[in-house]
Amino acid sequence: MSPKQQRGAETAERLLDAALQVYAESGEQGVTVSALTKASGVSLGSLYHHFGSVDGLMRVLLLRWLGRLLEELAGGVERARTAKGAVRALVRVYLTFIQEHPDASRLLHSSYADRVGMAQAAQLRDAQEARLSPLTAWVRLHTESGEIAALEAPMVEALVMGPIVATARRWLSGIDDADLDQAARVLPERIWRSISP
Amino acid sequence: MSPKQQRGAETAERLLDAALQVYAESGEQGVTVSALTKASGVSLGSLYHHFGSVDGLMRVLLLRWLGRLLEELAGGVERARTAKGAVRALVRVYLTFIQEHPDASRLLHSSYADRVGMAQAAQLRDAQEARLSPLTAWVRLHTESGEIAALEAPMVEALVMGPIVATARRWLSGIDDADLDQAARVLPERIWRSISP
DNA sequence: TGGATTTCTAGAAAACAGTTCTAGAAATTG
DNA sequence: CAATTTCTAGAACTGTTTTCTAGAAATCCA
Repeated sequence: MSPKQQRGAETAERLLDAALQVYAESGEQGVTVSALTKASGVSLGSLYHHFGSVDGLMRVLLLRWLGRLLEELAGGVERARTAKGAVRALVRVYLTFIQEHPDASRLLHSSYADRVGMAQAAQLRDAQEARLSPLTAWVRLHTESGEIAALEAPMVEALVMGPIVATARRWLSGIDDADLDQAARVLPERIWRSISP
Repeated sequence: MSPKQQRGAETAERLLDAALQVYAESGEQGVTVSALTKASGVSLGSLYHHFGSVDGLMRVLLLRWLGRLLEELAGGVERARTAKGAVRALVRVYLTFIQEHPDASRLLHSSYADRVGMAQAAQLRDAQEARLSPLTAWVRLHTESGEIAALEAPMVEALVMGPIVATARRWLSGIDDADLDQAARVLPERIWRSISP
């Protein structure tokens, strides 16, 4: 990578960092072109050169973080030895992730996520090939071995991820100081009951 | 109500209808002042007279539909005789609602919901007094009678509504033609397992 | 090496959306 | 029937996003 491209990449990077920071500080409404250029010190022209639009910038930011989350979820599932262990891993990884990256997680659960659209998210999943949707691959596997009930994959996904995401959203919205540690302890057992044969 | 006020109310109504229609057709981005005035045939001045802002208009629309959904959920729960029956009712009512009002449901699950903010939704819940959050009241009741496990209310809410909402979101996004009838049959049993003592 | 080309940066200008403002019309009230 | 209120209307203003033109810096190839 040439010095110029290097500098270009750094500029893009600085914009992405600034975007998350601005979003964290002033919410979705606060993410304006001027706020971004001011926070990053990058000019208007560069922003449009690298990302084409503000939404384009946010799309990249979003997909990057979505990628990280899926990556970690897949890793957790892969390391698990049993189906039940996988459920535990999913809960733990997800809840840990939102605690470690609350701003990015809020972004992931925000409207921008809708705007990017499922199509792109699915695309990202497919791009990860081997580690496609941690869940669907896993469901296929464990259904066959009889470890979990013979339900449609989407149903298992709803039963497993539904409560996790609901808990995460609640904590992220900060309406109460939900106890994530307790959730991490109790949820796996409860979720397991719902999908076991 | 005087004829003039009548006409005013009708104007507001026409705007609300147009807003949902525009949202359904062109998504969140498409909901602009000009699109609204054009679709409703109502003037700019009237829009601002009645709602103060575009967000204000969407807020009213959103709260109206949120109210209907909560109303129906509360009704379903109230008619149930057992805790398990209540879970069945919640699943049935929710999935029926999104099928009957897909556009409004998409709006409810969209980013506007965030923009209105939890505060307002909570406010709406409280305003319903006796029929406050269908779930929390219900949880309190059935926990005491030992019908469901002694978990924190938010946890029960996550375990019950999480899978329902996840299923709803999936169907609304139209990524696959998920079978809601099947979900309505299977989910209650599975959810029940996760929260029973 | 050195001119042509690509890539990046920069900000002025244009296009567009949301809101405010002023004014007039229609109905109600005293 | 005058005064007041409520509603409708659209022009003007403000702020935001995007496009456009131009210049600077690095790379590439004759």
